Amino acid sequence: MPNQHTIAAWTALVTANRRVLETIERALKTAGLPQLSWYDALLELEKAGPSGIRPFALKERLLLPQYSLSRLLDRLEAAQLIDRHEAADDGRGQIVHLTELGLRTRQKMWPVYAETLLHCVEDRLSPNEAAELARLLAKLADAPS
Amino acid sequence: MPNQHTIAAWTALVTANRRVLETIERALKTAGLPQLSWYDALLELEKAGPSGIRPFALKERLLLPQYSLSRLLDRLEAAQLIDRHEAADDGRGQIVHLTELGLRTRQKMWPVYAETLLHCVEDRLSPNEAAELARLLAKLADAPS
DNA sequence: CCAATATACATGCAATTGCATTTACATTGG
DNA sequence: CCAATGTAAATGCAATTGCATGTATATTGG
Repeated sequence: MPNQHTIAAWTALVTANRRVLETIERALKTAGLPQLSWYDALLELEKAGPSGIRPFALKERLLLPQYSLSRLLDRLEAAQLIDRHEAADDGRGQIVHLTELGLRTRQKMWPVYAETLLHCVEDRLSPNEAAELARLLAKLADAPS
Repeated sequence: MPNQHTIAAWTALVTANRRVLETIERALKTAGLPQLSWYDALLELEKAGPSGIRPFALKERLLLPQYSLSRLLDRLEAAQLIDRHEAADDGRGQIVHLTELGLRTRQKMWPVYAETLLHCVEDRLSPNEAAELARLLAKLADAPS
């Protein structure tokens, strides 16, 4: 049976996550921008640089189920934010690249996202508290053993 | 622009939340039990006691959108875990009660849920760390201003 | 070489979610 | 009293998610 602190921590984790996420999604929608999941994908694509990235690798970075990424890429491609080509060295796979429009879209999303983080996180925690929070949460984020 | 600690905290929050949630949902599904959202609702219904609770109040406790709760209650009712009656004093509303089966279902879910929390949270944090985590997260959980 | 197995990705279908709107009753100000 | 407004809850419809499975290529053990 978990002790009371464990339960309090987990409850607070769920609540905080919902509250912040909700606020971010609402801000993005209000600004006429895509969902946060698009941002995450676009950012990873940008980090991957001009060589692009394979979906199976992207899936690891984004912690998404395979089918979920497959469909996210469908939507990003339909919106012309990414390109998909066959992988030269693996007939099963493909390589995904960010388009110019994809880059610009992420850049337009960032100020809205950032503003919400300031409001919902930075204004509420000192730098030390934020660092401590990150440290504690990292302990929970490792792959389940 | 958020500082690096803010970003680290937010990223870790999202990741930790996903990892733990995923583990809980998988454990429940493997045990042939309903989703975590059902647990939360059943628990609140249990807390409400024999007088039951109005959906609009339940929605505040569960932090769910109105339509989302309405449909969750549809499913719980179809599974005979709750009863819904018209509210005696408000013709627009209803009162929701837990059934015997609803109570037993929550009781069957708890060991599975608890075991996952032990594994994913309690084993990874000292009691002091858990308490500190809860304290920090609570600062993020207040209604957005 | 090749059968067995593993990996990469897609997809049909059912369940769930989100959004906007609707229905019904309640409350309030004139 | 009653029109206007507010609140409780449901619902049509489109989008998203989850699950199971399918298709295609790659790898590996004998």
